[in-house]
Amino acid sequence: MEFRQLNSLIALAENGFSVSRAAQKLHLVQPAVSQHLKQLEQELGTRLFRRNGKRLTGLTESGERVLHYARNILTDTSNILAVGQEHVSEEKGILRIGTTHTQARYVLPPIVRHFSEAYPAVELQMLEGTPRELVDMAQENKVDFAICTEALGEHPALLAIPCNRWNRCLIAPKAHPVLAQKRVTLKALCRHPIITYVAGFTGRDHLNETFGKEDLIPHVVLSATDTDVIKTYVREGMGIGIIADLAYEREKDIDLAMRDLSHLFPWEVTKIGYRKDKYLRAYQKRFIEFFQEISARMGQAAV
Amino acid sequence: MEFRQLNSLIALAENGFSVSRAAQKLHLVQPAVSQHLKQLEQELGTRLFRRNGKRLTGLTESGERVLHYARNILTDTSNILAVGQEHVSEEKGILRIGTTHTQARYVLPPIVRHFSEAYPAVELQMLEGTPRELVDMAQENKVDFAICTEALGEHPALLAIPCNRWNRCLIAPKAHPVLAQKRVTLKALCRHPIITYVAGFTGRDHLNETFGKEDLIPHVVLSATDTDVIKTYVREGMGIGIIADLAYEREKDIDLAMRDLSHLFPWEVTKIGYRKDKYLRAYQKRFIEFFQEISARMGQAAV
DNA sequence: ATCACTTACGGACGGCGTAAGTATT
DNA sequence: AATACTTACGCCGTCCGTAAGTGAT
Repeated sequence: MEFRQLNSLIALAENGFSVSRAAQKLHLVQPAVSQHLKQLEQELGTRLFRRNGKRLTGLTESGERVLHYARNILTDTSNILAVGQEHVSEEKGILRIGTTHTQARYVLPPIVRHFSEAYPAVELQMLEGTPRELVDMAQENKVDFAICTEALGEHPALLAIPCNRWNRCLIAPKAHPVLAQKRVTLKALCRHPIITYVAGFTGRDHLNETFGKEDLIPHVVLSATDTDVIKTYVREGMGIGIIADLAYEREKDIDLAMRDLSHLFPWEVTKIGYRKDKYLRAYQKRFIEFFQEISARMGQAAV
Repeated sequence: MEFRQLNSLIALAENGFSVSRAAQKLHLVQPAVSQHLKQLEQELGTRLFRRNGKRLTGLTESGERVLHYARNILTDTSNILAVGQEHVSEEKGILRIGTTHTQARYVLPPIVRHFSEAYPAVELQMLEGTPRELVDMAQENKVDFAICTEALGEHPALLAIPCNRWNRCLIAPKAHPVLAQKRVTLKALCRHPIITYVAGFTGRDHLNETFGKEDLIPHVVLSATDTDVIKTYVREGMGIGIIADLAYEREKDIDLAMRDLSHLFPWEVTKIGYRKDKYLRAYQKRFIEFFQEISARMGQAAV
């Protein structure tokens, strides 16, 4: 058994079982990858792939198991390489962060700024995705950290470090009727068209549940993955916005009125997720600490 | 990075950092192994080894880390191979058990007999060692299971499945004065020369603690790793024996009187230990079940 | 007919073994 | 002097790329 065979297996699984595409990703020609897969099957004496004629369409149960261990092996090899990198220079390397728009736009900027000042030789790579995608990326070691509120902590191979607590707030054009009451209620929210996040993002599912428990049906006229879009349409007068409190910018959003909604909805926790068996380089550990410290300070400032 | 490089690293660490001996174990010539180690260091750009001139004497901190991940990788490769073996034939393979003399001699025989009948095509390999050694063997994947009472459950990389509960009993030649009282006390035991297990074996350490708590000092005239030796010297009249109850054989030991001591000492638990990340083949899972079922039945029979 | 994978073949790289060299005990 | 590791060298295996072949859509 050789690393290249396992790499080909993994690349295959991550590219819809197209041998050609896997080969492309691996910077190899397609027959080479075919050979790896064949060798692996021969050596194990087992069918690993579901086949449709010559095309590979998926994995057998054995194949799934092997893939699992292959991923472990891949993780450990990159752990070994990371040990090497760490010794070459503790303060040099790459940090790959996968996160959602809201985190990238409103939470991470001060953290990233501090981190970059502390570790100027670390190259930061930010990737955006849905929480579900981010979890997969962490699991497949495509990113070092997945930072989001949803979907983390479900995956048994990932560790989820809680870092940041937030809730929702209401935004509306000034003088909007919903602002008449000091303390907004769920019922009051339902009387107006609502603009908020799409399902699977930024606590939308908990938001639905909260209304559901009271047998209320919010009238969501528009949903977006992205707070900026929500704000834009709130400004257009299309409806009232329910957004993460950390996405309200006191200075820039002076044209929008804000009301806290933390008495209505459950608190959400943003977590940093990474593989349990991951070797953390010194600057990676520091990044997590930065995140916790800075977001704790920002939380206080908000209160 | 290649598997052979990691294998050489592991072999080196397991052979007192002698490159020649590692090469021998790997069925390679010594320069080949030297080259692997050199390549690994070069590729990682780090000193992995402590050196004394040309001789290697140990690992640096980086080296230790790398060794750790290399072992993980090795385990996962054997997991992958096991998946293959499983599909070739579910009922064929090897089962490597590391255990202590007492378990091998008094507990395992009926379990092994049943297992062999159920899986005649599985080759059983039994290795003996001290609990400490057995734990290392499980950790290094030299055995599939370590079966013992001590030292298991301490190691973070091992899973310890409790299988069997036992306590001690007293054995003595018939008509020995210690037998006068029906219910033996710790004090009474101290009035006679005692023969029991050596430290680190078969609950000897808990036995010491129990006496210690009462500020009693047992007069141990002879200690052995092995119940048969203890019985032999008890028969010789050298003293009274304190042995595991499961090692008393009602039929064969009719010349020895037996008294239960479970009111004096804590219960001990025999466990099966294996690496947490180990892939268990079907017959390996069955072996654990056999162990639990059969020893539960034997426990009842004893009561 | 096109696309995707398999089979066939040759060149180049590299691993391992042999043998000679150097440091350690 | 003997042991243990390093360096040097050559053969052989094999890995990958090119190119032709085969089966699906």
